[in-house]
Amino acid sequence: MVENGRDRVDIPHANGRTVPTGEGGLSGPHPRKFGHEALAVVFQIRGDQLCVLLWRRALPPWEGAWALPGGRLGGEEDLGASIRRQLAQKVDVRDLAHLEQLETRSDPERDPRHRTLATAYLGLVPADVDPIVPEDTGWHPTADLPAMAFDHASIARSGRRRLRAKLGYTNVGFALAPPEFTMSQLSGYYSSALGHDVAATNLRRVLLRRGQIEETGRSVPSGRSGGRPAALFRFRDRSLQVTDEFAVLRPPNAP
Amino acid sequence: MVENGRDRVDIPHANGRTVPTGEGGLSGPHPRKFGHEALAVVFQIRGDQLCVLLWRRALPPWEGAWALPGGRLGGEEDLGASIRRQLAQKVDVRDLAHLEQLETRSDPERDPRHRTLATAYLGLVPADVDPIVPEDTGWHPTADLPAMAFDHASIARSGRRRLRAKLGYTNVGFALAPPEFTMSQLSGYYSSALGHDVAATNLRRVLLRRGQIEETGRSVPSGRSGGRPAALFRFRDRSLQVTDEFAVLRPPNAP
DNA sequence: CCGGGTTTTTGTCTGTCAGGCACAAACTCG
DNA sequence: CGAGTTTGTGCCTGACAGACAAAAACCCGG
Repeated sequence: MVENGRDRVDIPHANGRTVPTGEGGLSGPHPRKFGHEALAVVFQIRGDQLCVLLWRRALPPWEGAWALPGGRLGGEEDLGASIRRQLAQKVDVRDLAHLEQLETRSDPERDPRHRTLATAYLGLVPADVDPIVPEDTGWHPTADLPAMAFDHASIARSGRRRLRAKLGYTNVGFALAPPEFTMSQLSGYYSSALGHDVAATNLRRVLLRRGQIEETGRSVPSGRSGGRPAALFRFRDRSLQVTDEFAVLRPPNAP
Repeated sequence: MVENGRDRVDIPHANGRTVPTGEGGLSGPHPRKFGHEALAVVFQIRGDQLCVLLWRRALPPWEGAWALPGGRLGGEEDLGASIRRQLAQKVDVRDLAHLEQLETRSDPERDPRHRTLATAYLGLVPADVDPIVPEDTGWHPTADLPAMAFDHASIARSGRRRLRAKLGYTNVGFALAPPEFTMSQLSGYYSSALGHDVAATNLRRVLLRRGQIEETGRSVPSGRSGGRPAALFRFRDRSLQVTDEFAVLRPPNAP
């Protein structure tokens, strides 16, 4: 069953080898330019739901639909600065515990008005804060997203995929959880974000062994409904750390 | 040691809550526009080295420096189509076994001529082909990259990081290896890409167990220097498949 | 055609780690 | 002080990666 070629990407091909000179693309006196915007998929765990921050558009197109926060890139800022600036109009950006670039969307039809590229970011707000947001802005459970403008729903789902994956092989949990937390709380956050149960007892051992979390020594006031007072934990690093890469990857003879 | 606030992202903050209306960013009659280009970090294993495809710039700026293939985004194409089109000037894009978006660079100073955003792609060419490339273009070992134009060296390193990570938790190997291969060959590819030894015997079991590769039934002509003839393997899927997510992630009671 | 050299393949052992379960510990409330 | 509730610990199992050793399959020279 060996076709003698390998599977090929289905792409038209420039047969005659073309000029190897210069910039290599389209040419012309003035470079072609497009609009460019930064968008953010900001998650927070509220109640037991993973929620995303959306605002309701007041103007067409997509009047009345929900949209991701963001907007046009400014002349002197890079995308990271831009998304922070724009986000500041919707939430207190000091609440953002983590922010990373997600992907860039470039479908020529994604904005009906004019050609606009969008670079999406993934932002995380810890569960213990409740940022003040404007009238038109609110948190929506990712479990059932409302009708959304442009390709924003697709971007939001992409952000959730990324978050779920990273919870497994990084310490991003620190950006969902408060500075200190009990294991039951943490397993609640993980459950909400991942969409399935996470046993607190296992989570504890795993994160401890990975060195992601540590005990603070203190325990919770032990309030409400009786039961053993829970120990308080914290994340050791509050910046992104990647867990050991997969197995075959690991250099031999490494502990 | 509980400061009562969590670590905060170091960002200036818009104190007075600002207008919640409209597009939310800069406004003006005409949207601000920038140049936008697509670049590709194309890897191939040549000899026992992981190499990246570069071309030598003939014009300033960075005259004479090596650069990643790519160029300006066209008016009707999305970034994927654009990078394929531009790449076709440097290699036969039918040789590309894999192509995925990497990241977008937006430093205002990255191109001294005019503001240009760049979206980088990661491309992979299997080891068994030797694409014809133009005069100005060639393969360079990633182990020591030459002086490169703009921020291209940084992007190339970023691409290598991504490749190495993905070799561990996906089947991207299919895009580095020929359609059929022996385990010694495959372990060679992995070693070159990862930068450290990979035992063929373990690689075999791991990839078999993960269901990534399978035996073809045939074995290699058994040529050169004696020894047992090696069995030929192939990847089951020649499209990107992600290996089981990490452990804590896995839903409970899943086999 | 027999045995040494070479390469691949199979099997075994060990150590790490995740998930499940049961029980002990710690606390509240009546 | 005991019942109820929640949290923490210990133990077992099963999956899996890495190392190593031995077997298998082939070439070649004598």
